[in-house]
Amino acid sequence: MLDDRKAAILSAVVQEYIATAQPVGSSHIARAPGVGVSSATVRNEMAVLEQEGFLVQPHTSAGRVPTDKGYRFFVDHLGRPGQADALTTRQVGEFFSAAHGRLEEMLHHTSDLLTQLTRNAAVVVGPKAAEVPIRSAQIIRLSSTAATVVLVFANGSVDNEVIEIGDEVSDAALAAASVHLTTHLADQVLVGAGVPDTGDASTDELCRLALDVMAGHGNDDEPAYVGGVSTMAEAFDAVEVVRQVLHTLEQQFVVVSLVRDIVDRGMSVAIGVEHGVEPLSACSVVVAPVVVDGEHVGSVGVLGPTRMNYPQALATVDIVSDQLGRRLGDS
Amino acid sequence: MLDDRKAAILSAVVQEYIATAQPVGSSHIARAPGVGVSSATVRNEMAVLEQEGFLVQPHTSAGRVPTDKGYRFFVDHLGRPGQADALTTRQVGEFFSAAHGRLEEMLHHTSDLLTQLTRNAAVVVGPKAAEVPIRSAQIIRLSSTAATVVLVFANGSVDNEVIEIGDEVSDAALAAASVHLTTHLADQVLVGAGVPDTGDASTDELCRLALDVMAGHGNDDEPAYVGGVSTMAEAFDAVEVVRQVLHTLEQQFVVVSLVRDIVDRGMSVAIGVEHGVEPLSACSVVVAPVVVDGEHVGSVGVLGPTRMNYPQALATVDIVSDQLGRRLGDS
DNA sequence: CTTGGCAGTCGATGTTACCGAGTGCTAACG
DNA sequence: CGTTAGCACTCGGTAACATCGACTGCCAAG
Repeated sequence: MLDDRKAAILSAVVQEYIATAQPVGSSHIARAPGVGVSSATVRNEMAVLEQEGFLVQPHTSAGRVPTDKGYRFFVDHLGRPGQADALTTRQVGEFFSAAHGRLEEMLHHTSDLLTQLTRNAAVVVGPKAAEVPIRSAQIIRLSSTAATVVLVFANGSVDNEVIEIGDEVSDAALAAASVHLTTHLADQVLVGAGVPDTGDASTDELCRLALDVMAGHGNDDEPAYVGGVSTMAEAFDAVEVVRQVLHTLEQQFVVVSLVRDIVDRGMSVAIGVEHGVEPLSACSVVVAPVVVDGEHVGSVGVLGPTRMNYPQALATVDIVSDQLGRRLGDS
Repeated sequence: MLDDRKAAILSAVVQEYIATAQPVGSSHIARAPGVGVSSATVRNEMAVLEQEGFLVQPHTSAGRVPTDKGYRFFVDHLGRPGQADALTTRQVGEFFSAAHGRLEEMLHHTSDLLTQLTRNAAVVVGPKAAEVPIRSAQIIRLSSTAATVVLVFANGSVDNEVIEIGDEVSDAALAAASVHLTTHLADQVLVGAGVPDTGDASTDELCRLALDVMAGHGNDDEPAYVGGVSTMAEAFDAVEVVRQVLHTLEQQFVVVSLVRDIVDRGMSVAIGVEHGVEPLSACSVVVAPVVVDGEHVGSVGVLGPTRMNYPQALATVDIVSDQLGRRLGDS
């Protein structure tokens, strides 16, 4: 699609622009290693690259800036993902060997780690509760007319939901329902789960209610952590863009479905408008699935300006998702 | 401290500045109702108010802007909290009569409500788990060497923590420990709680471990929700300030201890530097405790630029905390 | 095909002039 | 004696204008 020289020039433009955030001119590129030609030649090539949509000039007599298409070519053909550098590898290793405690906390801290390593916003999406095997189900009385259903999942996460109960429901019925639910749900996943009738109306009613409410609520609910937004905001200078991006990122579900969508499409990078969320069109997203035993149990990603350091982001996201998968696997 | 006319002028300056965000000049004030004097007189008075530290001029030949001290006088003596307007009252009422489900979700939505009503960032701090009576304690096996301790509290919140167990621990011991813990912890609070020995070494060991880990982790952990940060950010125009504020607000614990500190000091408004968090010195915080049966179980607050609408914020925070308290009380 | 050279473009930066909102001061006024 | 009209003065903000420099596109020579 592009001959070697054009590719080298595009690569140099992308890297220079990522580093400086300034439109880059032909003479800078001519000086770059790997491009052994004069600035005039570079100018000619850049004119072609512009015509083909890889570069744009913000205005006549300014340097060139990569377009989304330019970044796309760069990540597909030029910026080999490579290994994360030694420091990153070490930091990630240390982090996960020290990680402990609740799943939610670990995911939360993972997002902080990603932010710190990439200076971008980070997203960590955990396993959908509804798809993890259940270890225990209890119905606990809160007051005469309210109780809470508590599900414990095999990965250590816990979900609960409050239900209303008639005030004639006895403690014995609650206990019976808890036992019955735990017995029949153990090692099942929530989706499509059901329990047989016991014959006792009160108990069966409780079980039905508990299942209904958990199914309804846990349905598209996956634990997600978005962090480092302010860190990333520093990369933008247009105030209006910052506001738009911030506002969008505050709506967690937008980010979560954005990440899921990209992972589902089998992509690892979505650049600018590619992800289809209009207010984030100045942003790119780099994601990686978290895999345990061949199962896709979550995703990690970073979100930053389109002029982000893709090779580094890809490498970092990869190593973090890999290590997170291992960590989740051996617990 | 200030005669009536000075107070009226200060009040007018504060209100005008809150409305326009522009330095306000003597002629605007002279035109304001309640100040029946000429601009020259207003100028003389404003010069005095400036000397006494209630106003400043950004530069010679500009209008005046209130200082923190000016705002303080305003909220203490001039801006009577008043009632929330009818629309707000209605919205809050509707919100809480529709509210249902888990405590965490309700608190989260409450922070969204506050943001929407005040156009500022909102903070909602829930009850410290460690101080709510326990309804149930269970130890559930996750794998051969890991289990999770799940505490259910009377207000419907749930907390859990993962523990390591020796792989010789039997299911029976887990069940025994669960029963023992629930029996002895029911209606107790976590702080300083203990359970008697059973005589069975394995069970006692589990109970001790569970109590230790929950006490250690739940200690200064209170559920908090910070929302509407991007909405508030629109009130600032200095980019640098926005970044600083955003970065600070991302560290939840800073906000939580800030709010707690203000509530503990018995204050309801902290203006600018009063709250002592230097990066937020361009911000004021308006808080109200949430009280159930005379017990202080949480706090709500809004955080915005020092030139925020204090009367409205106070009224809104008051009505929301009141309604939230009622809602928490009757469940 | 490449390259040095050159005219031309246009944003960024700096200068100057001007306008107007706002002040402090003073003198007149009731 | 407090209040007010009037006035000279200040100074930030805006517009008009010149300058600078980093680029480009193009052309002619290598």
